[in-house]
Amino acid sequence: MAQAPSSRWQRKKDARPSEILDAALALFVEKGFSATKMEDIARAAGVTKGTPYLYFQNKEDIFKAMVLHHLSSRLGAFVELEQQHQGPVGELLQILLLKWWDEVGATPAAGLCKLAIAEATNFPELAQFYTNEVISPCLSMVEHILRRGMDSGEFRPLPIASSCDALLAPLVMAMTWAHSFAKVVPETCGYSHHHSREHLSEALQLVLQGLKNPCYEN
Amino acid sequence: MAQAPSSRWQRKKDARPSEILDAALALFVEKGFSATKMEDIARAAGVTKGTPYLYFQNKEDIFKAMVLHHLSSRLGAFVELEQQHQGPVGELLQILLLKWWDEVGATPAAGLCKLAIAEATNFPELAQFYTNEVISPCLSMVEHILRRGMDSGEFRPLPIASSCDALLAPLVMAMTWAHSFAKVVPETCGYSHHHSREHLSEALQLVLQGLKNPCYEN
DNA sequence: CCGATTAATGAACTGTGATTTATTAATTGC
DNA sequence: GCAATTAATAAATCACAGTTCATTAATCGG
Repeated sequence: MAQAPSSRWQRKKDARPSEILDAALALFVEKGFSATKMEDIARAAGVTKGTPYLYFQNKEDIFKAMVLHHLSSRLGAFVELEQQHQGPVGELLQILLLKWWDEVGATPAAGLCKLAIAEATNFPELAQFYTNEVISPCLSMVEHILRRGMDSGEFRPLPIASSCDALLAPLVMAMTWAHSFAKVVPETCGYSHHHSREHLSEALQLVLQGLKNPCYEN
Repeated sequence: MAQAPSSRWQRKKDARPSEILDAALALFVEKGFSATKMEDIARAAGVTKGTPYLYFQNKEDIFKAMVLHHLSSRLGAFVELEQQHQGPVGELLQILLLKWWDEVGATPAAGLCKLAIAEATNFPELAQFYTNEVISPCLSMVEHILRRGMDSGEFRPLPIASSCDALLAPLVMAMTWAHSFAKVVPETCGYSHHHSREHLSEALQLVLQGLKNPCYEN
């Protein structure tokens, strides 16, 4: 709206890279790496075929840069929150996982989760990077919280690794689903709720509180 | 071993299709649809470029046939088991989900799960099919079991959809993980256990029994 | 055993998509 | 304003991978 409408030409050296990476994110998540054409990325970014090559070596380079660009930022605020929290760690888990949902899961960046899963075997280095940058820190934090809960008596003695799984699986699934089946299969099978915050919150609560009625006699 | 070693020629009209589909499964799961070359499928199936086209229209047709071939069979035995079971449905869930792991999750067919997630937006019809054939039946069954548990008092009142999520997410994650990160990131971050039956069993147990110590006072 | 049939081959065809590059036009500094 | 610089274009290149098809060789019926 603000620019000269006549010129299809726009010189924006600074803005281009992130525009291209944003376009790439959307397309890679939607179509996958190989099925996404360079020209589509270019067009989605409002430029032509050649332009991405001014900023990136090649398609794979764009892929890598994209993962870095959309990931490296967000990790850190969470660790701080964890250390400051007082009181029941059940609440803390609820808060942290839902914060993650709000700030990552509900944004386009959540598509990276599906993408990483889909392309892990094609890009081992990236899978390793994703593991180091995201998975490991998350697991460490959840582990630490579980220990806190066990120490305080809030939780019963737990197998750590499996408990992390049970806690994180619904979140990861929700992010993954939102960018695969949810896009395509509309109202079917209850999984349409998968993307909703409340649904995720309920699932977490369940894992935390347990399914079994404590008053039930085995 | 048993065939004439001299001839690189083998006429096997009957065996070819499923050989090709098996090869396609392995490659599609490993590389994804677009990144998998027809010639690779052919070679993996022990034939040459042209042969797959004798049995299938094109690459997409192979993809569809593969999903059908590796799926349509297994559904049914589970429903029967569910209807016959007497006693605590907690046990029943444990049995059914681990049976699913043994018969699907631990076989190459589990890769279909990752593949379906990765390609859902590229093949909406297949996503729909997968939903109808696998997801919906599974959810219905788990739903029904949860209701049985609530009716008998074994479970407390539960939000059905979220409970299904919490129960199935670890299983789905385990299958997905086994064919993505687990293939690539070796021992890191505890997720290496993801593919093991015991680990899954523990996670299920946790969801069933709950994380919170019933004796803990809030 | 011989001809007819057809499974299988692999070379050739073709379209597509990644990458290169000569050209065009903003921009920047003097 | 004007030359130098460089962002951006768009046409051309090039390799690759999906598909076709003429040829080859098992197999099957008699």
